[in-house]
Amino acid sequence: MATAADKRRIILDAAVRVFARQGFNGCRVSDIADEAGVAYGLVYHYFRSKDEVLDTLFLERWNVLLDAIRETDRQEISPRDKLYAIASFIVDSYRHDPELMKVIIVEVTRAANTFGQTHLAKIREAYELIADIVAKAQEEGAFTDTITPQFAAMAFYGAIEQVLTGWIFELLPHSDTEYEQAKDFVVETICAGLDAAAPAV
Amino acid sequence: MATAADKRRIILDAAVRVFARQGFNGCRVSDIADEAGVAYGLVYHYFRSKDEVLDTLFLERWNVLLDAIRETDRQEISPRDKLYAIASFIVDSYRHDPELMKVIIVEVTRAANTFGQTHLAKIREAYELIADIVAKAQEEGAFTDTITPQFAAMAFYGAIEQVLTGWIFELLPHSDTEYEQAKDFVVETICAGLDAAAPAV
Amino acid sequence: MATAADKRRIILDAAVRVFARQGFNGCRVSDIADEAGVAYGLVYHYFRSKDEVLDTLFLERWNVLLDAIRETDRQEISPRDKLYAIASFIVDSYRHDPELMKVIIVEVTRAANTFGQTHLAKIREAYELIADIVAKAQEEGAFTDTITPQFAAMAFYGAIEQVLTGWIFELLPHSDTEYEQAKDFVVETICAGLDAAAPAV
Amino acid sequence: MATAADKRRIILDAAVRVFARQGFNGCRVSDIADEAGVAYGLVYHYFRSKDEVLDTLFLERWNVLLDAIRETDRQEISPRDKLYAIASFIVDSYRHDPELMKVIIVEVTRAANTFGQTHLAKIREAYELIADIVAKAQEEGAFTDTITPQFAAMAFYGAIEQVLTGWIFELLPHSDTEYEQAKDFVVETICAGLDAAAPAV
DNA sequence: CATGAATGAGACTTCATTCAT
DNA sequence: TATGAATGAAGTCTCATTCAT
Repeated sequence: MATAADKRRIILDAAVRVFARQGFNGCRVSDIADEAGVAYGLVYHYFRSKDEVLDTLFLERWNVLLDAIRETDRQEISPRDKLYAIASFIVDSYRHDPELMKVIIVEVTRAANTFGQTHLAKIREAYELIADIVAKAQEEGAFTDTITPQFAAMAFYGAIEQVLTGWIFELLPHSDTEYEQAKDFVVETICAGLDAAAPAV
Repeated sequence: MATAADKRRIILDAAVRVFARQGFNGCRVSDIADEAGVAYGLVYHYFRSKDEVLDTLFLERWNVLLDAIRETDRQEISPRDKLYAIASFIVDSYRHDPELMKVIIVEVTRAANTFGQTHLAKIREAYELIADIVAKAQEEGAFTDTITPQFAAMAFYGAIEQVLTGWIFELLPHSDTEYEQAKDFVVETICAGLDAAAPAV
Repeated sequence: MATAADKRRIILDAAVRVFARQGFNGCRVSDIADEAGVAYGLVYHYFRSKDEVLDTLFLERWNVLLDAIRETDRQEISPRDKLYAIASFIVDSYRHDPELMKVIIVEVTRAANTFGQTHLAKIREAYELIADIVAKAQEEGAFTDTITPQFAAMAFYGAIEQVLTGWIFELLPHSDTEYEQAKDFVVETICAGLDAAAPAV
Repeated sequence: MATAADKRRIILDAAVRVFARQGFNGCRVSDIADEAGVAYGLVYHYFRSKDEVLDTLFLERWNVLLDAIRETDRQEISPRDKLYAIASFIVDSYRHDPELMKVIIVEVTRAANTFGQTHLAKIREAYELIADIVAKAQEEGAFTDTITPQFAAMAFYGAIEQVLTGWIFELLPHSDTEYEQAKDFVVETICAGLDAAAPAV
């Protein structure tokens, strides 16, 4: 059996659960190993450091997100539908693996520490891809240009992330309906503020 | 004179700078003492632990925010103006003391660790106050009720916080104009999605 | 009022209670001050150090004991009565101020640390005074000399101290009757082993 | 080979020497590590805390003592011989490893602090086993019942421990002869006070 | 006399990482 | 590949003592 690759995966999956439960700073490497059911020396066989485990987790998932955004942008759909597709992807990511999303949001995306700093470029990439969509829509006249694309991207992403945070910390109820509504609302909201057709407020 | 109270304040202010610069986990208590220009032990004379320093910082400021929200809600202005006042207060808080806001957002509000958990109730209080404003507006027919007040509150607060995060991590440009635009845009956006007069999208 | 001397006494008395309750190593100087109802700087006004507080407590009481033994030895009574008088004095000391005796026994007499070492000479003095009584009795033929006086003194003192320890740690029941029996038994026991009249065992 | 177990033993043995020399409170964990010739952290690999090192040392030895007493009690010998066997065991324990006995007596058995309290039950067990022997002897008429068994046990054990303390602090001379005499004298003394055949004093 | 703010050395403990097996 | 013993730097917190008021 492909034990090698398996063990690596097992460790990564265990790390997600441990990071989600105890936080990156609140857990020990041995906690990860215990959760994975392996000796903790093995973690160092597959990863250079504790940091690298989180790095790996983040990059794995974030690259999927970036790909999804790029793929979305390539499609021939309205800007609004693009934003919907992105919101949808993020919400579904949470639905599919809430612990992983919690780790990425809480430990990387929103953190001021090493990781936040290290991955700032990667994170910024996502914002910029979203901003590009908005910018293009503005050029095409689909969105008003009362606001900068960068700004719109931040608000859009922030609204989604906060809703996820609400679910993570049990501040918002979650159900399949809630998930679907979340997608609609966030897009509707942001687009309402951007829609060229809407009356100036 | 009031040396006692002064030194405590000096330590708190130094802690803000250190936490903002190095992060809560990335600094030592001695860093705070050095920054404050006091002896190591004095920090422990005024605070039971490193945690308590952050706790104090957070609660001090968060209570001011809660008061501001409550005060705003008491005023005889439109729901939209209330939200604007809140957004305004938060943005101005950042403008006035960006380091403190960075610490509160990055180390407490968005953290999954002890602090986030400890202060969840306090944090939730803010969301609920905002949700109350939305709920009342919905009852009065000023806002549509296509979305729950809780949800709207999260998106509203999340959009603002993410914009602040953008400034904090230099992902967004900042200037007085940007600050004012931010207030307008966030409110406009969220309200556009809620406005009863707007056509359903 | 003789406040000066009073405060000093108040601190010493408070120290007894605190040392008895928490142990010398387990308490802080401020605990003593709190118990005494004074600021802890005042402890340093009357005593050079925390150690000196215990030193003072020990020497005060131990000198009384030494005097009592010397006084007893000067009296024209049988060796057995002398030992009884000593046992009696020690037991009554405990009865009168159990906390002080606890401190002296547990923190000084039986301790391997600084205090035990510092006061070893003083402590030894008591053993030697008792040994002298035994030695004289042996010379006079009242006691057998099957055992060295030093040895007898240790066993005698040890038996008493252990009984006190039994009371201190609630391993033995205490009542006025018990206290009186203790005196009798210890003396009886030791003397039975020393009595010249008794048959060699 | 069995390095694991060995290192643990090496640390324990080093701890005995360090505790005997400097006292439990007077030494640092690093002193133990240095004495053992191992790294600082290894102490914490085998023991949860400094306390646990002393706990382990005490329990190891005390359980041997308890077993020895129980084994002695099972034998078909006179009560006097039982007490002699116990005294003998304790004295020989000291002769065999004076430092360990010093630690157990000075840091645990006679301490009012955490350890004394923590192990009070274990310590009491020894007293009770001895008291049982006395009680049985009294029932059988071998000993007088002028005194409670508990009391006799305390005096007996106290006499031995004080003699050991005399050796520990160099207040009594030690030699093989002294050791043997000690056993005889203590038993003789206590039994003289208890012997049913002896004339009431 | 009296206070308690201020100092700072020092102790315990944690835990990421290395390495021999 | 796998283990977990071994390392030691680093950090938090305690508390005896000093000192200005």
